[in-house]
Amino acid sequence: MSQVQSQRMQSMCESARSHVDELLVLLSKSKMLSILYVMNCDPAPMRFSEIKKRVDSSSTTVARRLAELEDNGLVTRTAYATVPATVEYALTKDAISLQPSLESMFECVLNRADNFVEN
Amino acid sequence: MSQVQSQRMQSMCESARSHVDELLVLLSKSKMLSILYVMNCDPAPMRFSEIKKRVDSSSTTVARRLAELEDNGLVTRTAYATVPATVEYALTKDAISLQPSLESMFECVLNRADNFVEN
DNA sequence: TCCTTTTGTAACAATGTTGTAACCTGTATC
DNA sequence: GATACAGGTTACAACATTGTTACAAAAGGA
Repeated sequence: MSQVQSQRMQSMCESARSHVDELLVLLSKSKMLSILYVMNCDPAPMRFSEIKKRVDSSSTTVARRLAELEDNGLVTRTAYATVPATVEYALTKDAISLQPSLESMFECVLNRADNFVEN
Repeated sequence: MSQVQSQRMQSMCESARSHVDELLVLLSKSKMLSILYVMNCDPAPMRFSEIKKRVDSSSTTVARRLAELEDNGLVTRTAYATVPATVEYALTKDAISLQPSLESMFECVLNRADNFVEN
């Protein structure tokens, strides 16, 4: 974190600080990083069942997380009138701006995992 | 996430995958990202009370998070025999390797906060 | 002697979160 | 008519997490 950003944080008004906190709380919810991870891996819109399968969680939790992401403008939800229903989720521009950092973070995590395997 | 990494993930053995999951669960705990954030902002070792003040949480939670970070090799704890006690926490090499991604993530978060302020 | 400080820990009640099971829509197929 | 599918929602019991309070240790100062 640069000096400039540190100052930016310190001089930030209450309102903005609370938005930062809100987003950190959002990202800290269970399976949230995993969902962003799997959606990052594949740039195409992803269906509910596919996300659920990849993050290995219950419908309830996945639905809750996706709704929260939508509420916060990080994913869009598109429903198609097929039979049976088809719903696609895609990352928004905002979420895509998080992509490099998440990618880099996941890379670190994977490297750590590699080390664990070696030992 | 590149093709290469995606394949790395898919071919990863159970053991490594569970380590990835563990670390994601660790990073998702409350105040965890905030703690890493404040420790990132200041490269010098930081005292318990300073971390507690900056992340604005209870002693119990901060102590729990720091212990978890230490257990996972992301921070070191150094106690000095002063009166009253002085304890310093510092990020390990592993945590520092996460630094660029966290920095980038926090930057995105701050930018989003800026936008909220403008609107 | 008592109070202060830092850095915690232990117990516990309150609160928050999770998964499970049941149910729903709308249409197509058996 | 029954059943299947995708994509959920609801209620609820079980479980996890949180903050609060009380406490501790060690030594110096009032």
